Amino acid sequence: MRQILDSLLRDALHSLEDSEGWTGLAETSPELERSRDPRHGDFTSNVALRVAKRHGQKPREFAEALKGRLAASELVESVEVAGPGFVNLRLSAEAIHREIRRMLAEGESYGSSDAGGGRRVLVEYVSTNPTGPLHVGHGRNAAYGASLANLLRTTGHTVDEEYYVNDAGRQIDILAASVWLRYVEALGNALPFPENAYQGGYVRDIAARLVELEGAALCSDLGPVAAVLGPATDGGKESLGETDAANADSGEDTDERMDRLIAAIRRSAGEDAFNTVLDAALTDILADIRDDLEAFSVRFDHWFSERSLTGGGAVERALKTLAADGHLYENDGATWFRSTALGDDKDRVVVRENGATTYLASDIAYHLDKCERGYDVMLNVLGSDHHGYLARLKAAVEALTGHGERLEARLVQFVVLYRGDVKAQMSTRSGEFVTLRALREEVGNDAARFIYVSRSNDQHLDFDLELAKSQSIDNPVYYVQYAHARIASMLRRLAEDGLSRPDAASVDLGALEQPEERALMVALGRFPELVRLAADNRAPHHVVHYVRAIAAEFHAWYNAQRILVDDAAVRDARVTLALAVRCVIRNALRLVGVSAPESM
RNA sequence: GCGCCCGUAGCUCAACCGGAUAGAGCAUCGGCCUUCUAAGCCGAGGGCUGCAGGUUCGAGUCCUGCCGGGCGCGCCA
Repeated sequence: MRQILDSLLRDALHSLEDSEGWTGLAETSPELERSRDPRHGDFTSNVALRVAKRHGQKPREFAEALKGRLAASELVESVEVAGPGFVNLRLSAEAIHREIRRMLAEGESYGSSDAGGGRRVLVEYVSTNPTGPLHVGHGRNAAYGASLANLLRTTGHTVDEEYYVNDAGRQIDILAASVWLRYVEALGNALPFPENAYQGGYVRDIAARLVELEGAALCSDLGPVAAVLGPATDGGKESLGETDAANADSGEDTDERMDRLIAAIRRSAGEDAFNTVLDAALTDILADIRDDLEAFSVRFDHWFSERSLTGGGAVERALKTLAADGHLYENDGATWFRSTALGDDKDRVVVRENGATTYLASDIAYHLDKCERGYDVMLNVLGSDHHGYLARLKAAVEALTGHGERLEARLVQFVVLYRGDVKAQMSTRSGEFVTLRALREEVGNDAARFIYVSRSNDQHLDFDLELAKSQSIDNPVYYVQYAHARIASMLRRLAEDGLSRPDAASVDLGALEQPEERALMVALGRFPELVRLAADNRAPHHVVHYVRAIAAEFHAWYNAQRILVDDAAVRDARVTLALAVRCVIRNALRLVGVSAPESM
């Protein structure tokens, strides 16, 4: 429908161009928008305001001339020039009814399009370090990324969803060390547990499983480890040994000591034992993450391992590629990526003085791999705290392929949990954070996903647990789901009464004469445009706001008009409208991963 | 200090490429259930869109400068 109106307008502009000798009209995009105010018709165009002056015309005069050139169409009931020079179109009943019939004919696919032309998009999201369970912040990233992938797929993109597993590097070593210490502890050897090790209870769980599987096999001479940790503290705050408070507060010092701890464990337990611990930890945590996401209706096509890059020579190859084009140089014993030449504010180390490659080096290799897989768009969904990292990554993609623009990042702002008015504190370090799993169990998957994407991704999100949990008017999810359930219930009643559903293809919708019915039908017909808008803007929250508005219009209508009336013509028309509402609500909720229940 | 994001009703947020009188929910107040689910509906009040300039037919939206908040600025990941 939108396209037909667009071309009507464009034809009229062409016609004006020919008859008046005004050039450049066809190049102006037609600027057809949905009217906000029903008094301004259903669609409105501001072309006259934009171009009239250029041709020495007053906007209203131009608008009148344009109106005169608009070809008659069975889709348009009236054309009006209004205000400073807007051209307002009002849809005909035929146009509206046709769209309703289309909804019912297309069903699940109503709203989808081939706008993306099959372009290949890789959406990388969540990608948290597998050093612990997902928390509520990751949940937002997951909900946003999954909804975005749905939107892109629905608008004709070929989408892959990918989780980059940072299963290499220092954080993972710290995790392994943490588990090993808990393992040793479980075997009855109390050693001090450093503050900058992973404190969460899941570390003990993994250690306990290791004890079951391996017995004491992973534990040998504790001497060197104990030497690094210092004497066990009795009760109270556990801390790094041999240090006073001032030393413990110095980041470099504790970091260095952690490195010595890891080295000591590797030596005393042996490389094999250390790797067994590390693998067990990764396996457990990844299984938990995968299970958690699965239950949240978030499924990835690929789980891409960082270790597969570092172990397979991909990092060396990527660096060689950069070096070949002169993007690398040596300084202070390290190898640097000249990212400043490509927009970054400082150059970045890719190979450290000690010969180890950096996280960035892995990420460069990872993105080279993405590029080689031939994606048109690499869409990375990141926590807002990673924004400082983007410039160097963009520089890397540009250096590798000359197509830095293919990397597109979307930042998801933080989530602040509230319980009523009380802020629920989360801290990864202390292990006291709220997990996604706990959140899901408390408020349910539907409420969680709905609320997560109800705000623009670059807006901080206040997530009120009480609100999400409440089975009441307060909860926006139920409001929408309730509309769907009411329709389902009405349909059951229809069947119980032995009445058949109207045939969508032939039903006469002329009985829908109320202004609210017309408004509801027009709003439903906007769904395909809404889906495109949300996909183009990477803004799934539009879907949430839209479907809420549809639910509101439906509830109002439902309260004002009885659907199952005796008059068969009226009843058929109303049932058809209800079916159309059901179709759009279902499709919209599916996009954001929320169920559409038959009853509540 | 530099960089990115954000300041809209008492609270939480919308506002499609810059459009016409800035909209919802919550909270407050007043109404509606012998009829399809009251997890619903109808109505009322509530605004200098942080401040000051600029751009133009038109600015919550774009530009500049302030003020306020969040985050980031490792040979960490």
